[in-house]
Amino acid sequence: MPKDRAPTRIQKKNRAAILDAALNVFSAHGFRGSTVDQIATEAGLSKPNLLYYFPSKEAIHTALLSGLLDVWLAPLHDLDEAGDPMEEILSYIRRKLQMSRELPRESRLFANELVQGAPRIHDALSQDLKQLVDEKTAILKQWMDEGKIAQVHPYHLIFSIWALTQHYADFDVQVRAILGDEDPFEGAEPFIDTLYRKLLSP
Amino acid sequence: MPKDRAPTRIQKKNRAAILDAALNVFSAHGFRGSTVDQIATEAGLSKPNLLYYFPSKEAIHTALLSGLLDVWLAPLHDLDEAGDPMEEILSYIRRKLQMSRELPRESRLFANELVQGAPRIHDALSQDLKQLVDEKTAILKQWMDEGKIAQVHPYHLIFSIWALTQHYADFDVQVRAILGDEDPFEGAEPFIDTLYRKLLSP
DNA sequence: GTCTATAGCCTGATAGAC
DNA sequence: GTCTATCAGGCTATAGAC
Repeated sequence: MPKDRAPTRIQKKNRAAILDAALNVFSAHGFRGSTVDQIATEAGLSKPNLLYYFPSKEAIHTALLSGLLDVWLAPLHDLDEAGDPMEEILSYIRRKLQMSRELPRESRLFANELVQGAPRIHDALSQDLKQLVDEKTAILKQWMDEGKIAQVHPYHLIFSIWALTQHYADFDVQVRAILGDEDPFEGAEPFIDTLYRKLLSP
Repeated sequence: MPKDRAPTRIQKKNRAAILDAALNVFSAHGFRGSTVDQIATEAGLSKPNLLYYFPSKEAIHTALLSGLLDVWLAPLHDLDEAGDPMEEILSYIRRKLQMSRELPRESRLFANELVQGAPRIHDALSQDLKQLVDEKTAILKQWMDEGKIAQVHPYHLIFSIWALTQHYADFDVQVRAILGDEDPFEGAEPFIDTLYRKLLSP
């Protein structure tokens, strides 16, 4: 592993290349289905050279997950108590859907991990994620009590947004098998927008 | 592999035990993450004995997937043109949600496969599944044209039902990390019911 | 920092006795 | 039909030269 100094340009570049390659490979084949060799080749390095930058396959995976968790939760983090309730929620949904469109690899990385019981990020879920969700559902509840949006179960409201938006990245093959050439997101955006307007209108 | 005769009671029992064990293991770890040894142990057999019943790990997986596809699509298959539109759709949704509750392993088996690009069931998706969905969306469209339910994109309506219901099985860990001791399905059923009533009311 | 070579483990599948 | 023993291949990770 590189010494504990400020990384050189080459070190930065290689680390970034490794993480990008790892994102490609892990998101497509899962942790166990990916090999260090695949990642190294895709990053343009030899296998031992890759293991010079990260001590193990596991370490690459962990670095990826924890590095991307913040990115993944940013849209919810930005939900603003001071904004207009309906517009805040709808724009949160748009941001999530946009992430499915632009960052499908990240979505599938987490999906792979979650489907298999989240062995590597269980703590982050029941701590960081739970805290963030609790914080934001409190805002949702307040809006409901003030009559700004309809009364629904706030946790399940969040789950539904995750499910609907991430579905298009995680199960992309299935969606495309059915839609054919039609762009999935073209139809998804107005559909989901309408759905939540109707659900949440007071 | 057993001879091409009518299977004995023991053969039936062992084949069933293997498939059940394989469902446990594959749904929890994915194809690549599962080992034949794990499956054999869970089925109460030795590894060579298991491979006496199925020629390879791949063969077990394929037998599982194709055997369960019909089960998985049955709820949609039962959507009845002659019934009351809103009630037909809502009861389809209830059946799907019930399957997530009672058959979470099956849901995760397919989820694992789909997230990784469905290498083993791609054909079934673009043929059997697509045909079934096309058939049923035609019914939905007719109901919309007759003004029985609201006009929405029929494909995305189906996707949304899959996403919302399967989310509770596939991402069970995440849901429970947030809900704590609360039963996920207790709150999910009325939430989803309300959601589609509001969305589809003409 | 990067490579070649290889150790050492795990895993899918087979051989052959019973 | 079921077992023990084992092979062959693929994998992570390390040793050691440059």
